[in-house]
Amino acid sequence: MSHSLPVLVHTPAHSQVAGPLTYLSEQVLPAGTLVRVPLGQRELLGVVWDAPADAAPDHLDPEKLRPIAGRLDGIAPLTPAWRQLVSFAANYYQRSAGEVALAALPPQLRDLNTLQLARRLKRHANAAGADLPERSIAIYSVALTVEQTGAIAQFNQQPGPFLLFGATGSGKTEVYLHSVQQLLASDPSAQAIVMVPEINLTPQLEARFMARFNPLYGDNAVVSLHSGMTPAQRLKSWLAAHGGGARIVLGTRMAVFASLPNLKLIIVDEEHDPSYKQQEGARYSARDLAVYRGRLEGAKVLLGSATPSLESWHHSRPASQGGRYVRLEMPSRIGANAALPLVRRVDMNHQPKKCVISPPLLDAIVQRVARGEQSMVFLNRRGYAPVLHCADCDWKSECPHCSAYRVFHKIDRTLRCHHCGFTERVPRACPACGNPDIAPLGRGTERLEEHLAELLAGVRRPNSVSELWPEGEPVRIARIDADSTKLKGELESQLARVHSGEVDVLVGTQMIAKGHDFRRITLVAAVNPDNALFSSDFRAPERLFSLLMQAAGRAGRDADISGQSEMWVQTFHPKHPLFEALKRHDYPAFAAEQLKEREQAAMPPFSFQALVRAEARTQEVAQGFLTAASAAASTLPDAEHLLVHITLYPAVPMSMQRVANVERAQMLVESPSRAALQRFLTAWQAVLHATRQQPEGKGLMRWAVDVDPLAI
DNA sequence: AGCACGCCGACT
DNA sequence: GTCGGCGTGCTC
Repeated sequence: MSHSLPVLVHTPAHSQVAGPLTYLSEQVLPAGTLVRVPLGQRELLGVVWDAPADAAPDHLDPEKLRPIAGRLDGIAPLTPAWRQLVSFAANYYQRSAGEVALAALPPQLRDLNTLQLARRLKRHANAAGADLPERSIAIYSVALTVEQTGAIAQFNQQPGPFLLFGATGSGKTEVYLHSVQQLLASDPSAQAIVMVPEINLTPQLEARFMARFNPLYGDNAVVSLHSGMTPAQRLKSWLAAHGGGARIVLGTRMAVFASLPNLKLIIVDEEHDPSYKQQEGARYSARDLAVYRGRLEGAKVLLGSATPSLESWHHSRPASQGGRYVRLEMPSRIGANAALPLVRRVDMNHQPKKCVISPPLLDAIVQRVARGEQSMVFLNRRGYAPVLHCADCDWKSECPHCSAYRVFHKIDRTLRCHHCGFTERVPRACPACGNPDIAPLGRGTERLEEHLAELLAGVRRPNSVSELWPEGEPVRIARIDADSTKLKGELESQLARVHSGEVDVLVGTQMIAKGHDFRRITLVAAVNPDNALFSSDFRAPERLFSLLMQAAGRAGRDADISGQSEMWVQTFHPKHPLFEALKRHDYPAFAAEQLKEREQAAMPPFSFQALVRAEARTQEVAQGFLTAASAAASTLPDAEHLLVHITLYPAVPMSMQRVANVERAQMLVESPSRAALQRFLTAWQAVLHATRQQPEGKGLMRWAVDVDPLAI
């Protein structure tokens, strides 16, 4: 007799088949087993799921049930904890469990047929266990600072979760290494996850972890997991983690879903970074899931940052005030002469009109060049100019498909839309009135690079021995942004040029402010950071502060020159509290002020939000759908109770209203209670599905819920 | 999401 | 006469 099995397959929440599907099997397979199942014309990877607790009498015709096609032998079933994590994430972020579960598995498991997979597993089994080194018990004894020792002592005494609040250069990474090392030494099967926000940052962390742990635990002790790897590499890492052979999984946000049978520690580096929030599909926060998973599996969780998210900072207030995280503080930079850089504000109200690099800043850069030191200038806008403009008829380089301007890229003489990719040659004359005199408005990194080259044209580098330049070489300027690093390996090669001293002035977007250690940079300048001060996005100041602090941290990491390092900020609002706090490197003061504002305005972390987004050919349809779904919420059974702590705001166009000829609208849902918001969203999901079938849903292209959105 | 089926315009 | 556009509908 055949048994019926609940199986998750990759069916999106939008479809009607959201829950587990039922299949027949000759044997009873335990939950977590990987299987292949027929669905329509296809054969898909599936995960045997837990039978629903209420044992719902399924109203399915037993005749229509199909048998599973086979099971994936040689892969142990996924653990109850992993399944619980997937279920929680699916519920919390309003997606189907199948979508979350299958997205969390390596893509090759889906693609390979059973035979190919069997071969792969065999090869893997042969390779594993071959090269375990002599277990040298000798624990690396890196000299820790007093602050590091204190942080680790607290970490060892308490269950956590922990927020490691450590200045840039205070040695957070050594605390991570040490905590992992203790764990692996104390428990021969324990495993850890270490997450970083961006793929770019994995190689240097990987190098440090491998240097530390490969000699102790073999070459397979540390594996990586991120989307920059080939499918085969990802499968290999995943299998090593799932089998328990890999002790440390190092990766980006996807690593939070890695299957580790004996997970004991999760580290989230730069926990404030917005990259931890997935921006498509199931929009999960890997940082928040890490905290949940830690509690679920009894693993310690360590979040680290020099500028924590206000959410985490708030959670780490004293327990007496309701804090749930333990705050570990490491305020000092390590090194003989390791003062934090001096922050200098340039009041642009008192500088020549329209100047981009103010005279004092230029002077400071020239001085650095003269001393053979490096400077870094950043501007959060790539391209040559954000818009091209005709002074005669006021034509602007709008994108025909989006509500945005096309950016002028001088390098290849194109107008490019950064939202839909639409690219055209720059017109010779104004397309509207024929005026040949069309001019760039504003400034991006390309133009800044050009401008700096002009300003520094007369400056010569000293000590040149080149015969070509008897009076000294010209200043060498490099630019690093998404355009200059599009090709694989370009970022690495450009960074290498900076490190080896082949560059005097580095121009770039925030890409250069993140994480890369530049030993010889003694000046960092933000050319025009004011936009974020008055942004409609309430998180913009938080992001700006963190970006500037991180950028300042790039300066003077080399102990013997850090004495002179400076962070320059050009602003029309030098007295703004954000810059006052920056000057003092005073994140706590900045956070306190921001939290006060957030509390008064009842914004996160004092309230909880979700956003419903809708896309359609017209704004009316997109908004109409949201409005109808909002109105229909009151028809829910128990609506009175469900809606009691819920605010449903009106549907509005998104700030980027139109992208690639698709109109976008959104609606904010807010509640002072996370539980109330969850209850409402769960009940309301059916209404959203149903609204799509109503006349108001006609013409709607898609909709999605974003729980805990980062940008509104 | 795929992948079918199904009904209307420009090509070998 | 077909090839193929993407509009609706179904998958245990």
